[in-house]
Amino acid sequence: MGAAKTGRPSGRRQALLQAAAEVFFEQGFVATSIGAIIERAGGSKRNIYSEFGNKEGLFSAIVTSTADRALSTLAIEQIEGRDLQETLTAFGRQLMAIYMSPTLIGVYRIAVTEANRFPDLVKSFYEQGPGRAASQLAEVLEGAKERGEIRADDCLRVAGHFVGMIRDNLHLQVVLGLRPPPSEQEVREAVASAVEIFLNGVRPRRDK
Amino acid sequence: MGAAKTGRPSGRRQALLQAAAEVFFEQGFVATSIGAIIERAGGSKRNIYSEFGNKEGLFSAIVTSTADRALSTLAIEQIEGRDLQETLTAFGRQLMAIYMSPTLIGVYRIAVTEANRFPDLVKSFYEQGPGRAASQLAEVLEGAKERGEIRADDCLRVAGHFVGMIRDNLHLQVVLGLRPPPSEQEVREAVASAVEIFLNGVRPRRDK
DNA sequence: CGAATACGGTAATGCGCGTTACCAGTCAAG
DNA sequence: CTTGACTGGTAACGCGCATTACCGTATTCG
Repeated sequence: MGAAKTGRPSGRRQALLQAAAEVFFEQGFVATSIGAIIERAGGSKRNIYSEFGNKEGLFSAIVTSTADRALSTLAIEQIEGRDLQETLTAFGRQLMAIYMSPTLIGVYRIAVTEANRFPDLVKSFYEQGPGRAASQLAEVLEGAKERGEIRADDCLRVAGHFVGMIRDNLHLQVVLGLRPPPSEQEVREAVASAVEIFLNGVRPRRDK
Repeated sequence: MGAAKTGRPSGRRQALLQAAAEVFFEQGFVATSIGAIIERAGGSKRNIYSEFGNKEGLFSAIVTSTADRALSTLAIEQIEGRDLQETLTAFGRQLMAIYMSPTLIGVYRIAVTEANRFPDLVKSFYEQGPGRAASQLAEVLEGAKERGEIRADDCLRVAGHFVGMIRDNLHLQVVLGLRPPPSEQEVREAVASAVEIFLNGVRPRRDK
């Protein structure tokens, strides 16, 4: 039955992680059976237990490694430099691309679902993902504020508004499986619209 | 152990729905056991099966009834009337209150979790909740646009941006159990900030 | 070439769940 | 007061799962 040949242990581990991620993200922690993972990955249950200890260990390994990999590309420093509009546009597109990727949709689902069961995982996911995005953006905004380009009381709050605008109902629809992830074109349009409103919204107004 | 007295069958039904909602929303569909619901509601398993057929029936009944009740208060018509800022502020607060209520947080969690298992439930939840909020707001914006109060290409998209701003990272944090729902005060501040940016953002600009 | 060892697979175990068969108590009708 | 049906509870059933004990096999070292 086994299509996969037994090879180096590290290859095995990767295949296991890959298969487990798929099943966990689709079905959730409780509904996922070790058997289903093995069916997809090949090999034997025994392997999972010697590699990860138990179901929770496997789950934690998956979530952290997947989230780390997906979120590591989230860095505003590499983008900043030109004017604020370009920075926001590029950052918005990057944010959108990450949020809408099937991988992060899966992580997001699992985080919402298992928030009670794995509070530590969820906390670190938030801090490395949405939380970090907001605080990175807040720093950029702080700079712009000091330069007088924008007007804002609380930059962190305002940054939150921006990432909220980017997420929009789009993210929710994708998470709920009501529509496929947006195309490049749709991303560009949505981000452009959000950036325009946001920028106008925070630009200093003369009449006041 | 049982705190609830056995009474009329309709009271029984309500108690069952109440208890089931609590457990389902906290644990998810798969992890919730009929036994746990009975433990909380009193009575016997038999009761659930004669009243709702099976676990899925109970679940569907809960989700639809809870969502209906929580979302029925979402009506922009009763608010509209004065100027746009007041309308947006009131609508934003209402939205925030509904989104952050423990009840809707529970429904939201379950919707995200069980999107694959119950696509129809999820679809109707979205359409009655976030979807309806956006389209209602879009109509209001359409009116304002015709009156020349705002400038917008696609009102539905822009409405989506507004509700996204309102949800912010706050909603995510609450859903993930990382912080308690915001106080009245916090709601007011967040909404005020979002409305200000949004309104400035969509107001017609002279220089262009 | 042979034996020891470690790894991977199969099958067993114990548990918890959804669901249902069966039984006791209760209320109404005659 | 008796008897019938019906509502609600207890306990059993079958199943599927996480976890583990046990065994074959391949690999490596002498």
